[in-house]
Amino acid sequence: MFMNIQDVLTAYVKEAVADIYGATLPGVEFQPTRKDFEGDITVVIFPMLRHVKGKPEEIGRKIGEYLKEHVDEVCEFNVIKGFLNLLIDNTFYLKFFSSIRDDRYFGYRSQSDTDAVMVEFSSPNTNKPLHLGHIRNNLLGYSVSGILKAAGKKVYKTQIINDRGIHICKSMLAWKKWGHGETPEKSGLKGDKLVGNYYVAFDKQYKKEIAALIKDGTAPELAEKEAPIILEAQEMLRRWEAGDREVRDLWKKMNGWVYQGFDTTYKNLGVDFDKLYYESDTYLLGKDVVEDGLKKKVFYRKDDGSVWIDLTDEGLDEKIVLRSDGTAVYMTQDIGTAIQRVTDYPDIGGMVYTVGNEQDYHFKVLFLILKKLGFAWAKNLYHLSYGMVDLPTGRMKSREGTVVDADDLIFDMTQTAAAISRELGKLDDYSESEKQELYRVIGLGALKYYILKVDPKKRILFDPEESVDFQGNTGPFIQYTYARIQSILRKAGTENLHNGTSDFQNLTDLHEKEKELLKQIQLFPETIGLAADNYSPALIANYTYDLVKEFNSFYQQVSILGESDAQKRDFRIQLAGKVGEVIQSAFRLLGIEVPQRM
RNA sequence: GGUCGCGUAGCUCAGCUGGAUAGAGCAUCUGCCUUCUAAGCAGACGGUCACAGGUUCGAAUCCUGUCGCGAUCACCA
Repeated sequence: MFMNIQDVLTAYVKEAVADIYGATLPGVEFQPTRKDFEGDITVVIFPMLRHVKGKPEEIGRKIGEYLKEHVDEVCEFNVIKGFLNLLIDNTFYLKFFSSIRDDRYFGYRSQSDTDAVMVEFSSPNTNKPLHLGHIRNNLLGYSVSGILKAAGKKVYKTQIINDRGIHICKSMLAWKKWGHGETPEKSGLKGDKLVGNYYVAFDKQYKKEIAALIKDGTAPELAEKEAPIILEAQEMLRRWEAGDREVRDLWKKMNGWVYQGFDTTYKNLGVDFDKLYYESDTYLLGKDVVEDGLKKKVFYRKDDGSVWIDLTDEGLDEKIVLRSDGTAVYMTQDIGTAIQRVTDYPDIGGMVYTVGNEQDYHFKVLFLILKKLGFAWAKNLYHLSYGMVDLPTGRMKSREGTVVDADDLIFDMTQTAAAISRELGKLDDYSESEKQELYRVIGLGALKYYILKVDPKKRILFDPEESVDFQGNTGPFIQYTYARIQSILRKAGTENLHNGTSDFQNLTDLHEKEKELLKQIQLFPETIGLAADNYSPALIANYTYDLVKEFNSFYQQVSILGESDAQKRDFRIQLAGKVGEVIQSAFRLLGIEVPQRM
């Protein structure tokens, strides 16, 4: 198995310090050598000053001399201020390359954890279609699932569908009133769109009624509560809860339409789930846990019968967990659902909730409660909180019709990809269906990369113009590099490659660009680890971009297929192939496909 | 008002556990297609890392305060 250069050097640096100064170091700090200086890896001397007395320059020089003498991999060194720059022998990088050459899953850790983690994302309401905000949610959750898997975890992808409540009753009521039996089949509309239309229709009527009431002298707050149509919707919700046959049938029918629509969107987006939870099954959960918590004195009951938890010691407020009439609130459900999941999947040791940052407070409280209730897995809960997606015109508001619909967006991106590709005209021999498939891969790649490359917790400014840019730090640019690599591999043919005998040990004169590439490849495993620790696909995205830039620079400056030395040529082809594999691996973690040509 | 998050080039963003002269892309400008795909490469221009203190050999990064933007503070979900 390949050993990281840092691990190798750490031991030797410690040894050197012990030998020269008789001191023990707790650790050694490394960083890649800056491009302006000679060297490959740098040992930072400053932190040692606590354990070793002397001038940093002198300590650096002494350690450098020791390393040069005792360590094969270190062939030269220089010291600038407190930085010991080490030049690593080419054979080390070549050895590294032969060790990973045949490993198609280089960088991925095999499943080592016995604890599984459940990742929740998407979790839409069933009253309207998915929009841009859901897209960010889905991409983040799906990608983080992949990253955790690559980091060695067992992962269950899940979502809880908010299929009941006043919102769906609004759509149902509007459909009943004005639908005339419209169905997706009759109208040709996607099911979620159709239901969404009735939600909008409801809201329109609702607003009209509020306005009329206010005009007649009703106070605005009261008008919102007393508009006839909202009362009717609430009555419908009561009937739903009572199990009324007619309401339940309509509910099933309309939710069915929505699910069909969602399935299409999920499929287009390339996400999937291992397990679905429905709020209609779980909304009553959690009440017995509250009773249990009362006994444990985690909760307390007020005079009116409502149940609360006091979190003022933790700097939070008091929070209600059960209404005075004994019904569950949002928090109650979430407590119950979490426990239900661990019951369903006993190997779960933690959970990740992909939910927007407007619910930061809610999850802080939820996790605290679960901890106080004494669940072992409660310490491994993570709220994957992400910022809103804003448009240049401001915030998306469904009421004002400024939402960007998920299906429309995917369609637009595909169209743009098609337009740009046609203009470049490199695919004349492709069939129409092959072209369509390619446009889809590119358009979706652009969209996904644009969203995933930014730090989850930051808000995104979604500029439709910029998101379709295919130059610079974008998905299509990286896909393009991948496609060029595939072209090289095709032209090289496969017969002479991968004979497995060559370890390239006598290629001592590594080109600077080859070395830089190998260094960048080397970083892939730790990048995955970092991304998993931080739940951040952005780290993977930006790593991949750096790798691609490094490759392009290499590609432009050295000849690959035109190289006359057969072994060198073979090496470069295989190096390019490896870069392609790493790009593919990295993009798989982002849920982005990669094209053979473009 | 309390709490949480964010503030880096004209714009969009990187910057890992504090390390050397803060990096990319877009935009503007200059070169490079008769060789492996120019959706590319090489370069120029562009910065008081919001502001003020503090911690230390060393701060965009850690701490405190101020300002700006956003979210959140329901017997809603």
